[in-house]
Amino acid sequence: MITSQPTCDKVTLVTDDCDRTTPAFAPHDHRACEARALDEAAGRLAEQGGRMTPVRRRTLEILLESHRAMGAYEVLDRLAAEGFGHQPPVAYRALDFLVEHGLAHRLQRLNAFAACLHPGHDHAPAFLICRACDKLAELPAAPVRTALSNLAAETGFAVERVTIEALGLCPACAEAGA
Amino acid sequence: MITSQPTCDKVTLVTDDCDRTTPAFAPHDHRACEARALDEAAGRLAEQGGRMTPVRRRTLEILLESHRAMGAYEVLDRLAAEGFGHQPPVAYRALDFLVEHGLAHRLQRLNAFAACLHPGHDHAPAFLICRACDKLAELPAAPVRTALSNLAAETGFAVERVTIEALGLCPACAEAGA
DNA sequence: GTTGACTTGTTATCATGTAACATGAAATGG
DNA sequence: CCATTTCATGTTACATGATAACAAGTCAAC
Ligand SMILES: [Zn+2]
Ligand SMILES: [Zn+2]
Ligand SMILES: [Zn+2]
Ligand SMILES: [Zn+2]
Repeated sequence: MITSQPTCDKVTLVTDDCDRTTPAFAPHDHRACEARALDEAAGRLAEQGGRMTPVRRRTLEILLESHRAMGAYEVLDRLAAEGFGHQPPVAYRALDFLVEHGLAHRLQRLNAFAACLHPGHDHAPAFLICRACDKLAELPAAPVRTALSNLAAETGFAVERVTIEALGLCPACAEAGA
Repeated sequence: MITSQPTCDKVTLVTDDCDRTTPAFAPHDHRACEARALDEAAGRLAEQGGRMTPVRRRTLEILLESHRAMGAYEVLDRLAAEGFGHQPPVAYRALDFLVEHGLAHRLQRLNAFAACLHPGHDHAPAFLICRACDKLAELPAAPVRTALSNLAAETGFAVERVTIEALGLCPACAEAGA
């Protein structure tokens, strides 16, 4: 059980294809996206001492196939079809492991999971969820989080974890709808 | 089906017992809390044309008994014990109605519902959830929401609804724990 | 090579949420 | 006042999401 709290929201304006302003919504080289995430994930796990087993790797790969959140049972179906176990705990354990180690996120609003797109460092982003195409983007949420913590502090409440999930329209769908 | 979006986060520094800075966490005259919420709820419904039926009223009263979020089945048990229907849709319909009309909120993180404490005007607050005592407070979230919308706008994403839920320790529990 | 920690798989069960349909109350309109 | 229509309430049955508890296999360390 990993107990580290998400703390870092550094806005790393890296220069590779997938991590610019609108990673998920803009067209991009998604193969690179996947590859980099897997790579960073491996590094992250090495630091933390977690073991990247077949089920876990495959689960992460499945999540990485699209910029969408997937339900646990959807993941399970995929795993089962590929020869892994057929029972819910198989999926939930793999998913929980990925979340605990910062390689995936849980979307509270959707009861679903999504791969983290830059697991290289600990972070707790806000999520933008397109209600039309279901795509999902992470947004560095440090400013937002700080604003909330300050507000809460005025009431004496000590914020530990924050869930920020926004529903709306991605650029593509907004244009299509208009 | 009500389609109005939550738009107002006015910080009304009213002078009655229950609506100060820490309505839920601080000791207060909770009878007044309930009474005022029910009263405002009635007014709100009148404006919107909704009907406050027995199940709906009772559901709201049950939610108002405490500053906690309740699961739909917990509410259902109470309703059933009082002679209302025994099946899930009974609770879900009443709860959905209350949420759609701004008289209750849904807590995504908890899969649970809570009465709105000041349903007098349309609002979409942030929530502070104490992990020790389960109590819950609403926080005017306009600044936070604005910060997020601005961030999102940079990526071309049009935010429509935002879920902000913070987990942490309320003043009382923080003191007790220390 | 045996111990001990961890991983994977199972069965069974619980929790949460909806679809679809039948009945009943209430507003609407002649 | 009654007919029409709309909305509310109740039901059964099912879908989806999540976990507890146990058995067996894997792997590193000593
Ligand atoms: Zn990508
Ligand atoms: Zn979209
Ligand atoms: Zn109160
Ligand atoms: Zn508390």
